[in-house]
Amino acid sequence: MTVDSSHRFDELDTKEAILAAAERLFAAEGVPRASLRAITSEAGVNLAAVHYHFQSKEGLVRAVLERRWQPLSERRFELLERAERSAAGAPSAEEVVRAFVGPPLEMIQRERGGHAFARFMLGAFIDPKGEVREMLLEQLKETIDRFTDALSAALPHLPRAEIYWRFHFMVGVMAHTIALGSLVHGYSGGLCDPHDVEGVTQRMVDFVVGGFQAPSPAGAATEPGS
Amino acid sequence: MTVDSSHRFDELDTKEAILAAAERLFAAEGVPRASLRAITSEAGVNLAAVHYHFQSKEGLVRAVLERRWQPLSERRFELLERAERSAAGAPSAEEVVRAFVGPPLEMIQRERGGHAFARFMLGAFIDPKGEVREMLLEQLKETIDRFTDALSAALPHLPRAEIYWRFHFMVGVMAHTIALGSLVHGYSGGLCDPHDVEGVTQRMVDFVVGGFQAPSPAGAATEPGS
DNA sequence: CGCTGAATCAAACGTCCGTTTCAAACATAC
DNA sequence: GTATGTTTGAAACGGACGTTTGATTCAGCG
Repeated sequence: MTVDSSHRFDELDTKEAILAAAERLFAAEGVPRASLRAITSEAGVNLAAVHYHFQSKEGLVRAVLERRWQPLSERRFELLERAERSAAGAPSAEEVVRAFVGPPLEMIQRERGGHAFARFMLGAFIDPKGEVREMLLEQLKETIDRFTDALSAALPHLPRAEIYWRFHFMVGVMAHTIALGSLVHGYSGGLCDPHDVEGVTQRMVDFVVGGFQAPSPAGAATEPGS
Repeated sequence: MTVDSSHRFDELDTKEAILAAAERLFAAEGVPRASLRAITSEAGVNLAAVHYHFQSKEGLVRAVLERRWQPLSERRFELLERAERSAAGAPSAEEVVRAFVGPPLEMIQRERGGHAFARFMLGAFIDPKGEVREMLLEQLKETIDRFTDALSAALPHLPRAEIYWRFHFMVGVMAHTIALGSLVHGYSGGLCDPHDVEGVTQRMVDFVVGGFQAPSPAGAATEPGS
């Protein structure tokens, strides 16, 4: 019996219940196999509520991804800006790389079933008919710009095209590790522990920084024109 | 055993037609959206032929992947062994890395729609319910063993666990590049050309070798500072 | 020829899915 | 209280899917 927020509270409750159940089932079963009936059943809401709140199944997929993507991007920017403030001049490549690869690893450690969710998110990028991918790429654009700029400042000798390629490689390392990192334990014979998030982060950062610091292929001899 | 194989020719013909159509449609539409009706229609064969030759849709997926995976592995081993023969002692990390990341890039250049197929194959790894993944991992085991051994020989100062982690990172770079490399052209503003296979290969090799040559984190030769 | 087994075919089966519909419940504003 | 707009509920719709079935074709062979 409070102010106008009572019905909104219900709305958010239903919406959130759907989002939570959808996230879990999308990750565990894959989007095509996770039926709206299973999702609404697990959420304890009516089947039609999905179309009321999200218009369609794809709208639900989009909402689930957006909900996780936003904090991830914000956390990245936060770490990057912190490094930029604390550093005299530009932050080092290592700091920039850590600001990029750290947050996803934090996320999969914090959330239960994080690996499964990471696979689900990577799947959204891979899906050839993914209209959701467009949205993610749109949101990724700002991240790409900010981080390639920072990397360019940290590695001024690298041509811009090299920065983009190596940024792409870094994304590959990150995505593959959060999505399939748990496999390493198996095929290393138990030698590697994917649950040691700090250790994995450090290893990723070392590897990627090493890659960024590799000599430029076309050689320093030729100067990029324009 | 008769030498004559006329009926076998027909069988292979139908089988091959299904495999080719399935490969194309799986890559273009994604496995769940590629219906057996669409596949058999494109192949010009009867719907029931799929179950006759492959038992189920999943059997077809498995067969399509297996057909591409095998030559890929063989090509990798061929390049690795060539490097091992030509080198005095062990081949360098660069040669080993090139033997690993080169063949997939050759493949997507050679085949039409190679990028789409690479996405499809990566999707098979990501699929949380993928029983096909088990098969691929099984086949990957030998590749992992051979290449981690070779990398260990090229980089004897690295602990074995580091080798596994960095191998995993290399797989990430490779997978992400063959599956989503075409995106780089877009977000680099046309600066990067993903169709320049040799250039991309060289860049990947440089990056990955740089990563492998990074100092070991907890190792004896730790870098000063923090 | 007639038999045999593999291969193809058209047709159907049963199921599950995303979506829609429309009425009931609900809180709010007057 | 009545009117209004929002949210939930039960039930159904129409279609697409993987799979199965049983007949049919055809080659090889004694």
